[in-house]
Amino acid sequence: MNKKITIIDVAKKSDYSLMTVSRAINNSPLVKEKTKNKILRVAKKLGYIQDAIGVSLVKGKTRLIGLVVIDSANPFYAKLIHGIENIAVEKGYHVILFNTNEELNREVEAIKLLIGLRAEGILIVPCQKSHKHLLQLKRNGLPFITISRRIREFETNYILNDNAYGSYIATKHLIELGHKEIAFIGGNKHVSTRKDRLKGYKKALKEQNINIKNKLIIDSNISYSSGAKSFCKILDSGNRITGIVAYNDVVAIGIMFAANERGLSVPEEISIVGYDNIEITKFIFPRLTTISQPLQKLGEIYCNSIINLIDDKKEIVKEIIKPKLVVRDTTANPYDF
Amino acid sequence: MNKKITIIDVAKKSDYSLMTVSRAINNSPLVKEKTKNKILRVAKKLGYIQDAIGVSLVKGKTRLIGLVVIDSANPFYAKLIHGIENIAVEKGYHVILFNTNEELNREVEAIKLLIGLRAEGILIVPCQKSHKHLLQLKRNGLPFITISRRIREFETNYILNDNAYGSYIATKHLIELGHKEIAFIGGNKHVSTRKDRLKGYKKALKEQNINIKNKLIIDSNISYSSGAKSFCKILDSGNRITGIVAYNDVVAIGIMFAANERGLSVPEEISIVGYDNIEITKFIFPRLTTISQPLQKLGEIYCNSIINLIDDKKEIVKEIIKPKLVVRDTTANPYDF
DNA sequence: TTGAAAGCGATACCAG
DNA sequence: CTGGTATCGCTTTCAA
Repeated sequence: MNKKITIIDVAKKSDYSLMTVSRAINNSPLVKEKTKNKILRVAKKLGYIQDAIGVSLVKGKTRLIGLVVIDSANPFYAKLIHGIENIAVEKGYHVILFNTNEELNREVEAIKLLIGLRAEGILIVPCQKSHKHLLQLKRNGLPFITISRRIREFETNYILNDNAYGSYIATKHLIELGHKEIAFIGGNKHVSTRKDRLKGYKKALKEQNINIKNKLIIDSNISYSSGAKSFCKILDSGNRITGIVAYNDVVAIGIMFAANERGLSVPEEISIVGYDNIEITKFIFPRLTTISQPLQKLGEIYCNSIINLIDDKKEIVKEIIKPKLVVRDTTANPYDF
Repeated sequence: MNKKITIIDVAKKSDYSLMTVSRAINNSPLVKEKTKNKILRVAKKLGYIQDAIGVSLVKGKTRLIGLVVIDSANPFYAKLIHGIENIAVEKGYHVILFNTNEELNREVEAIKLLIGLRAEGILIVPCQKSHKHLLQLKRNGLPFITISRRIREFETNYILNDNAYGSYIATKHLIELGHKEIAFIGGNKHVSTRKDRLKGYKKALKEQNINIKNKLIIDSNISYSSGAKSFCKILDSGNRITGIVAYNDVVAIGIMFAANERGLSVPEEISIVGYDNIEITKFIFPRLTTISQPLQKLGEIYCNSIINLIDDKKEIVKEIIKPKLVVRDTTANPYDF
């Protein structure tokens, strides 16, 4: 490895003090234009690259943003991450990525590491099994925003779509098509997003005087295969359903697969509504009816918001985005309509 | 923001020198057990968290790994990233993520930033439009491994699957089913992965004395919609094909969608083979026949390898993994067989 | 087994 | 406009 070129090397080579070099590199107006150019030329020739660690130490700023998600490979989060990274780079920040697999100890560990790294802000999908560590963050004044979930126990910054509303219109859509036996499948019980979506589902049923049957409400992990499994569970328990509000698109696709395996055709025999409008939903057959969130844009909003919080700690972020129904090919009138 | 707790605060509070505290925190055997415990207790009570910036500055080590990909939302890379992050955390490294969108200047910028951040190693999907910046990395002795692509212009570390072979068995599979008019769709022309896959495709055709028609070879970006578009292009140019070797699964799924839109049924009227075996391929209808790479594991191999390189710069990584054919439901005998 | 001093690379602050 | 000095938080090195 070549010896590291520091500001001192540039100073020596250019016959200026290291302070003048520092100013030149930071484009300070306090340096004569000519001097600046001379120094910059030397710096370039030597291949000088500013050391971010040195800068961070003295400035106390790292331009690091922590991104803590449960599963970066999940298409929903993957798209969000893409949007977040995009804005981060644009604004001169860097993204450090952590996966928690929905495990509390990994989440706690990630946050500890991020504090140690002096991340300036954190975007996090909390597992919601405990929130002590987040309360701690709050006390420390390290800005964070929860992604697509909401902590109820104390005030935090969050940005999410109106999950109750989204699920409500999804359910209502099925009811209007004539469905009465509608299941709600997927999601982790203790996660706010699921609670909210379940609320919307129940509200829609109640409004139409349709009984809420707990047997038709199933929780699951978020994966294609979990969706498939949960659907089979309902089927095998002998419950007769014609419509499904899936927790999200990934679960919905799993359900579609299982339905197909079991010889049930979608939407003729069973209608399915997803949630999120991930890209693949437009390209599968049949195309999935779903509730749409603007994922890439949402990611950008997240990143812009955390940067705003970093720049001005006083502002509080509480943003709720209205999702909308996208009707495609997985919903139709029930068979015996 | 509470004042930052440093090693000095712990030293004062515990009545030891900051050196002893440092040793205690790093679990040095040079500290008496009792002293260590006392100090650790104080540290915990004060909420001390080791500052990674300070450590990095003096040690010259950051435990940062740069991860530079063209599109982290692409399911192939998303899965790889997940595997990489998993190992990184396990080994005490942190992952900084950059997307390049296949743009050279973003790639160059990302590398510059990573050098500035003193990343210890880089995993990169190079856009391959130029490689000067990578040559520079090599000269600097900053270890890097190219992901799923190979630089031909100079020696680098790489890990990839045997693309030519994978594409060869994909094509051969179609030929054995009786196909003769086989297209190759997707991928960027200047990317090594595509060159290799195209080579395999051509080799299989030649072996069976099937003419290679350049009209049936189409390049494209890597996205569902690009796959769809490219397929339509072939169709609209009046070329009659019965089989398709897709550059990868994402492109293949796009093609399936377009085929469906055009009223062509898969596999009855057209057979399709993908590449990568991303998770969704098992859950769509019809399930995609594809060439399988162990994605999560591959990610873990990448991360382990870069860490090995970081620990011992002398080792060179050149690993080629044999992919295998997974026959599912998108390939069958051609219609007029 | 413990401690003091130097230094990692850069900037803030104060002088000139 | 330019330069000197202290300092960020920690470890290395040397000394006790």
